[in-house]
Amino acid sequence: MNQPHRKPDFDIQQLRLSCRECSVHELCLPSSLRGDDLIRLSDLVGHSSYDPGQHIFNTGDVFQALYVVQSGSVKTSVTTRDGGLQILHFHLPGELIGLDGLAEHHHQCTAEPLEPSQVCRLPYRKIEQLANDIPALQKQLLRIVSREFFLDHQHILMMGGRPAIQRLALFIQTLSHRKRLLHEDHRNLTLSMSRVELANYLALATETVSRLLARLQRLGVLRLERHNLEIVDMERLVEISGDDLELVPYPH
Amino acid sequence: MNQPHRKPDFDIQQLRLSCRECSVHELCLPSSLRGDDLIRLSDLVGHSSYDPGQHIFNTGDVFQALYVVQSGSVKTSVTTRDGGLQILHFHLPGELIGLDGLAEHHHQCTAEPLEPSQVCRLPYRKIEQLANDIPALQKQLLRIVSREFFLDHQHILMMGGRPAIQRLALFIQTLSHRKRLLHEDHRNLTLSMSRVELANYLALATETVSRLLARLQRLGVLRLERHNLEIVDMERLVEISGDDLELVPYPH
DNA sequence: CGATGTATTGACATTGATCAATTGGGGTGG
DNA sequence: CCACCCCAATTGATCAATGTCAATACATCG
Repeated sequence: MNQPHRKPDFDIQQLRLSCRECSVHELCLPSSLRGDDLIRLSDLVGHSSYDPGQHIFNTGDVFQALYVVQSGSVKTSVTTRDGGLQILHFHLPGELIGLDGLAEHHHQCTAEPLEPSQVCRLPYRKIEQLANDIPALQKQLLRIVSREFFLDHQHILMMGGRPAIQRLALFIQTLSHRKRLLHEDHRNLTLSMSRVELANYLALATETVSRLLARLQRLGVLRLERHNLEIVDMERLVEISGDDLELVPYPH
Repeated sequence: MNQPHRKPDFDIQQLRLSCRECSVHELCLPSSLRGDDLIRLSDLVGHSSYDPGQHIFNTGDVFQALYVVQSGSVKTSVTTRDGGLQILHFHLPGELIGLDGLAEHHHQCTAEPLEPSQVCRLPYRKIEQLANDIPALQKQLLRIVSREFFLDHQHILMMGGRPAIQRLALFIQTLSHRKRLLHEDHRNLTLSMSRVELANYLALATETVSRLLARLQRLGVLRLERHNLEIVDMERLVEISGDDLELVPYPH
């Protein structure tokens, strides 16, 4: 398991763009920062690439930084004593990872990319310093943490005693919604995770996921080949999902 | 739905005691506070009693304060558009409620006592002020928020594709563990919630919960009448639960 | 003491898990 | 470039766990 390779040089222009869509850009780009300050910013954050199999951090690791997905996707998971695994979340670009480490200075979960991914590292020490300079940032930080509860609540809601097809439909819906927040095409999704991982996340058997995806395809709700998914009939999808979920993650 | 009745006068001595076990006593009892400062403290927090049916706050309510259960127990839940309900957590004395409201200045869930309960109200404005006076408190506050992720992760883990009996066993185990943290008898629990609520929390049918409780009783693992539960064979309980859960909530 | 709601227990139905076999891709080496 | 291999995904057949429906027992409260 090799080390993540540091990107020695990167395009500030592109960074500025990608940061604009970031869920926590308040942390790195306080309104006071501009121009040359972006250089200072480049000093604050570290950008690394990770491949599947490399862990961004592991359960029990000392908490040192928060991470934001820049490109690709990352899964977080917890393991149980008996070797069981539960995936907690799939993180898309702009989404934050690592907050659960704040509590005990150790990470409570493991973060690992689903595909080659770029991740933005925000050393917590520096965030704290920055927050001391800019008091309003403290409030922001708290709000950002609080925001993460949405995700867990959605997950719990999704797992909560609904039929399998609803869970799957809900999942696809939230994925679509999150892509829309990134101003990307929300009808064409990429399921970067394996069926096994998706099944685990939804608390289903992989075979069930396969079958239900096939079913949704037969119903003309979506079209998929491999990991590319096109939502053909969004209304129907929402209908099947039970129109259940309050979709309010990461409101900008 | 009548208003919660204010306790006009209360016993500071008892308050001091109950606060000592509180999961967030760092917020109200910074080490610098002592003696007369406790009076100031009494100004900060409000103590209210709520009965079942009264809501402490509702989804969508403007976020103004955090709450800590002092006595009794409180459930938090979210509702879905189609009228579905999902219980997120049962809060015991010393546990915190309302953090999810920080993000958007509106509560994301509803909080309601399961039985007549006393709740401690921490106006957020005042917490912020206090935090300005004591910088270390800011860090504490963040850690407290982060700690709440444990609970959600536990919940997700509990729901995650395990057999019903494991979920139930895990739930009882965590309840027991939380009572122990309060230095109370952890072998005699009170299931203050109804079977319906418990089933909802575990994503099971109420009948299943009933049957499995009966089964655990037949197995000699526990003894229960109505809502009083005695754990007879803790080892067996842990064994049934799969010895799964990392029990690390609210470490003091 | 009766009424109402909650919990339990039973019979049955159904969803989704499990087991097993097959297909299909992507990568590797000849 | 093709052939093979390996892992992931799909599909099928079966079964078990748990949900659903229905009836009864139990408590609590007026």
